[in-house]
Amino acid sequence: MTKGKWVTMKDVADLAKVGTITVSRVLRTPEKVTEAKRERVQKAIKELGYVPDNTAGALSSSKSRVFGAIVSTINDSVFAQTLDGLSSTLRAAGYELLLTSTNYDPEVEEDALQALLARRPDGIVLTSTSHSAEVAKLLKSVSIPVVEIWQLPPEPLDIAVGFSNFQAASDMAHHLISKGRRNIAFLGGHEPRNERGLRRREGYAAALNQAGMTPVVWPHDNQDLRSGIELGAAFFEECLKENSQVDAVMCVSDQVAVGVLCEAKRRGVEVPGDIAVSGFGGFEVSTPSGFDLTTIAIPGFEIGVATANALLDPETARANKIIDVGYSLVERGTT
Amino acid sequence: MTKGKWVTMKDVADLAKVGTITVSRVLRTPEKVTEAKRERVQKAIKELGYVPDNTAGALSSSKSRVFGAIVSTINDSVFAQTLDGLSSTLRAAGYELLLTSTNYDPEVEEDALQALLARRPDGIVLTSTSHSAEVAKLLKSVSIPVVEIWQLPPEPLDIAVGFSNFQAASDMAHHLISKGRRNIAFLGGHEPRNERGLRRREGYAAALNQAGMTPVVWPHDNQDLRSGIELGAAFFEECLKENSQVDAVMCVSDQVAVGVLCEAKRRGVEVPGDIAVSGFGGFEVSTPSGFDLTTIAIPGFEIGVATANALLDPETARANKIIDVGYSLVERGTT
DNA sequence: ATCAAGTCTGGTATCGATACCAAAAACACA
DNA sequence: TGTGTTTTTGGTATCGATACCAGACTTGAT
Repeated sequence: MTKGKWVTMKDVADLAKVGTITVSRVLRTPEKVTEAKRERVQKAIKELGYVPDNTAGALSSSKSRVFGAIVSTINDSVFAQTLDGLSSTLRAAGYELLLTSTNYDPEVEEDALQALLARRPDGIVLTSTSHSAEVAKLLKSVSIPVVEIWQLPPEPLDIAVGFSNFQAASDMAHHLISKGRRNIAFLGGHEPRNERGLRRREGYAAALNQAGMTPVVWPHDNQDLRSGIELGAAFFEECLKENSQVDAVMCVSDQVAVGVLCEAKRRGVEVPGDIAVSGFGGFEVSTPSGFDLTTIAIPGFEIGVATANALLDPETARANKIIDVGYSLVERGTT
Repeated sequence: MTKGKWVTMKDVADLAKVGTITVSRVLRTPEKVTEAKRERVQKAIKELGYVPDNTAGALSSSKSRVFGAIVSTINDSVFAQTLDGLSSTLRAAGYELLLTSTNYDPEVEEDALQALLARRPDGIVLTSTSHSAEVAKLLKSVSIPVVEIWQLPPEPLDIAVGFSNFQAASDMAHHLISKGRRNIAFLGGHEPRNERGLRRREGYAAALNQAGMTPVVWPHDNQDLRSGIELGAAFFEECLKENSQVDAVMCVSDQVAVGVLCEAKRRGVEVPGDIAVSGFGGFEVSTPSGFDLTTIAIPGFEIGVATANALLDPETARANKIIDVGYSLVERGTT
């Protein structure tokens, strides 16, 4: 194996004294080749250090064995578990994952999709469910499975794997009400491009309205750039000033809840005595060894696995169209 | 554009009444085509919704315009920023990123590398620097840039982008000593496959030895599976029992430090009064709005950008071989 | 020994782009 | 107008695999 030159299937075939197609079969469908030849070929592969060229294979078989994923962000633990489940399941099946992040920018989404389609993937995963006209047109013109994840759109483009952010938030609101809280605020979910946050906020508002309470959401301003821990810390400074009677705060994420809890400690505010706090996500930080935070636990890894299975067997997945992996409300020390 | 059938370059060429090569040139080197034809071609591309097939292009030009990355884990904020910087810089230059995680398993690393090489990437990024013989052989036989990141190996395979984990940990130890701490323990860095943690532990031990102090590292057991917040919480229960005089704890990561701080609050231990705590990473949780944690801040995003630039222009990068992005010790409230 | 049915094997065309080279067109200048 | 140079263009071969089909080889039953 000389540096800079790839060994080809022909080289292997020549060394093993077989046709190239036999080498191909040893790799893809070994059971169709006699044991003697198979071993000869495998020996030659090892000897030459042959690594097949899947690009070429993709071209002739029109199966790339690659899936594409477009996620809103990787700089966040939200999707990390899902990507883990997705990529490990796919790799076990001999597939690869091409990953792109959009940072919640719809224009980037279109570019990224174009670039992805240029690789002729066997399927696509998206974390957003509202698409520009151009994106929707591209996706519809394509005959590969498209899986939208982490949400359950009313009308999936093809297949959806996720859970109801609306319902989960509504459940949490009811939990807080059942704990005797009467002035429940919602923190976060103000970023207009983050649909999951918006749905959670809506679920909260619906639950409060149903119970005859008045929703208090903060920040009001869609342009407010703060998020995560910083937002949680700002809660006391700004939101609580406007709404001094608030006795519970539902956070759009565990991150935000951590910000609230840190600031509460700093100010000597008792949790859950003075104020109850809930998160969303079920990440490590919410565990009893961490903040002991009441939260909605999302099976992120399972979403990834289920998505991989949907991509690998789209026919079965299309029978349901919507795969609901559910969530669970974990009651801990902060409520 | 009919569902299920891809438009080819030939289709575009026919519609625009030019040769296929002209279409190719409009896409890759538009300045070499007359304006009139260029516009005709671009109109045809739009009309047909043509998406070029990069797989085919890769085959004939032997340039895949894809880079491969093998990371230890994505289920961790450690690499998320780096991946963000990497993938956004690469995408801006028209390249894609093929991502695989190994979960610190060396066998997976070999498989993943094989799978990656099968896509004939234009370069490879690795987060580990100790490789199995098989992996090293494969990497050496390949004539594409190989970038090892987040560490500075003494003998990089090709190019390295990172910082000295050893030096950073040593600096932190000296900081704690300068604050008057005399019994400094190190928490974490016991996982044998996580080299970054090992180097930090070594840097700590070297600094303490130099100052004539006795290093105390915990857990002792390489097989201890706990990590992150859970490990921080266990510190009080187990490590402090054995070493009751400890007055500072250096944590291998911000995550672990959070575990320590949570448990300290729970037990009424004063920080930094009774015990000083430091982290490593500089993630959001360490900010003043969060835990106000003294930590080593790593420019994760910049590592990604520098890595992308090294991949795109390996010749320049090879002039240095080692690109040190540095780190900074951020002193905050916990020490 | 012979034949039918099934199993293996390999030659050749093909996937969709780009490289290379030669032809055509455009241009410059005497 | 003619000649030499540069720019633009397209035809054909090629990249490295797989699909398809036809031929060779087994196998088992008669």
